[in-house]
Amino acid sequence: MERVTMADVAREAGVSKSTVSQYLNKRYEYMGEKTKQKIEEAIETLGYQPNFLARSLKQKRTSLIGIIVANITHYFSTEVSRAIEDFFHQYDLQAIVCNADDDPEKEKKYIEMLRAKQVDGLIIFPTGKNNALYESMVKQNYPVVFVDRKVENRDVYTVITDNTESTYKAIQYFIKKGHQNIAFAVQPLTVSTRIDRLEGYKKALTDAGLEVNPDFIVEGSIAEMKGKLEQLFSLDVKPTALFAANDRVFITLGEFIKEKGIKFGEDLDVVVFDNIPFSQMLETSLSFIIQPAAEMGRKAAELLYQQIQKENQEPEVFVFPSKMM
Amino acid sequence: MERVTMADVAREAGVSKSTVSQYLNKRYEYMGEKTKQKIEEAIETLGYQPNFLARSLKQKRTSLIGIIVANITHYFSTEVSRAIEDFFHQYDLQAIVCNADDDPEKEKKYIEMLRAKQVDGLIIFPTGKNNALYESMVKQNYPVVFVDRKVENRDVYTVITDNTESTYKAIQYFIKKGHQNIAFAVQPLTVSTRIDRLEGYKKALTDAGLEVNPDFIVEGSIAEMKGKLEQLFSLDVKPTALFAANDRVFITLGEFIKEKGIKFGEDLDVVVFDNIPFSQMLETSLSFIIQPAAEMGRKAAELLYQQIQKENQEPEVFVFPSKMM
DNA sequence: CCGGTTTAGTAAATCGGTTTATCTAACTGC
DNA sequence: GCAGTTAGATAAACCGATTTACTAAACCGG
Repeated sequence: MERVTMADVAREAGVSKSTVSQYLNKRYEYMGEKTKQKIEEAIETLGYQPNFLARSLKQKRTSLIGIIVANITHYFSTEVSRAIEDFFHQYDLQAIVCNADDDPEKEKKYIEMLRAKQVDGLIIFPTGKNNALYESMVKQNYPVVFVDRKVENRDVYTVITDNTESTYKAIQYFIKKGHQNIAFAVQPLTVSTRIDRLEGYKKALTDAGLEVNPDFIVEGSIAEMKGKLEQLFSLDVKPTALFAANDRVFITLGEFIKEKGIKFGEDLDVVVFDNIPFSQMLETSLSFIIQPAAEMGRKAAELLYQQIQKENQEPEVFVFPSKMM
Repeated sequence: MERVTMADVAREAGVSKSTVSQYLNKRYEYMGEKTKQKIEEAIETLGYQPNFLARSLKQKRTSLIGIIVANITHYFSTEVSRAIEDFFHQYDLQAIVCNADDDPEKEKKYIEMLRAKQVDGLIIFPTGKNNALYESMVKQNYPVVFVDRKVENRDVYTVITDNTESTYKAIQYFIKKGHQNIAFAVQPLTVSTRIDRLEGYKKALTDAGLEVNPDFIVEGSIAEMKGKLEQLFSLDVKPTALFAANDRVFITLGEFIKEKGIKFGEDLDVVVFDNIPFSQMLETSLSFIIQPAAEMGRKAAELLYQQIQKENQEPEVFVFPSKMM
């Protein structure tokens, strides 16, 4: 693993390091044809491969961007990440994907480490709990885009879906179908998506003249979820429809329902807020609220790229509409 | 974005760069208590954050490893990647995930670029078509592990599943259930997994005294797949069971089947070779061959880590058993 | 043939750290 | 009181590129 450096190439070709550098950067303006050839040959015979680290140090660009997802097992996150990667591929920028596991400590650690590694920008699915850190990045004019969730700080480019509105419509759809007892299952209300979806649920009920029954709102971690569903379905008045606030809730629901012998469509109408792979193969009675993950990823990537290129506009929140299927 | 450097800290604390460096690397052996404190303060007031790039350049370690997956939309790949990330997290190594899209050219580009970025090692789902490149990495003693697919070169650590055996068993299961006309759908036979699975299929049939009917082997790209399925199901003797060689084939099959009104379980028994998220929510009549993705990822990561630490053993191929569900 | 321009190439500084060899002052013991 | 340690800190080289300022030779018109 005796690495070949530019100096070696220069020696082999009988020119200076500077000239080799010019060659590699295709600044041929004042370069003799024979010199060019000599360098080419030297590179070939030595099997030289440039060291991007050294270059990055000098140029203060790494051509690396960081993606910090809240939960990598969430299909939506992978779809967004993929779109981001695709976008940056055309500019020869690579993405590093890190998984914060919805843990603010982990998130902090990753942000700091990616910045220490000098990545050119960051796309974050924020936990929302590191406001001081977010603030400092904005203040330093460091390229950042938030995806999926809003945070308090308004001076950051943000790409989200219309959580409240699409939940509202889904609940409206339940009501139109005649449902009176509609439940809502959600993980702890720590991030904006969950809060917004719950808001849409409540608003839809209220607007339809139905009362919001707190017993029908199941809030808890995935670990607690089954127990709470148990409670929900042992109420005197059982729900006939249920809104699952994301895919992980849905999985738990699926297990629960299988155990209890409850049938989707017949006993219980369900809408899931999330993109699910293979959803076309699932029972047709289920509905899904699909977020335009690819477009959102693309938009986030564009916004980040603009910042990296210093073509900053005013920070803005971009809201994408979801579709119910 | 006026970055604070070590020199600034040194000036602020009234010591030399070297001392600051010692401090940061926790080499306190000969360091006065007051010096330590002064540096600590200086770092605090300036908000200094070290530049890992510079450190990596000198130390020739980036604490970055690369993962090149053949297809990032493949659920199995993301599971493996996640396990790899988890493993390396404990050693403060980050993973860069790149998507080669089963394109040897792209794969080559990524390998070269990741090496240029000086990543400490590579875990690859190989296309199998860049043998010269693989060879050169091995020869240079560069840490590499192959996952999911074998390549010709035997001197590389490789982690795979028992493709042939588990397919064999699945087909045997079909036969025991009484099926005589068993079809096999697969993407082009360009990588070892597909070839090995087909081999298992053929062997199971032959061993059971059934003949291998070439009409029942559907081989083609995802784009062609539907047309070929059409042909398959317009044969005089139609298959009553089908083996889908991976999840992408299965998706296409699902679409096809829905259009035709064929029913899983009743008209057609199906086994899918692959881990599918939410498979527990799909029709119970389907069977899946599940690869132990997490363990495989972990093993691959361990093997890479050993190489990075220069604790090399003899390269070996590790075969994990799959389970049918 | 001479001053100015163009062409081709280079020396040296730089990026921000790590590391090695060295230095000084205080401390030992005899 | 002096050689030998040792604790504490530093100067300078180094990692492998980029980039700026500079030089030397060729060229060119009047």
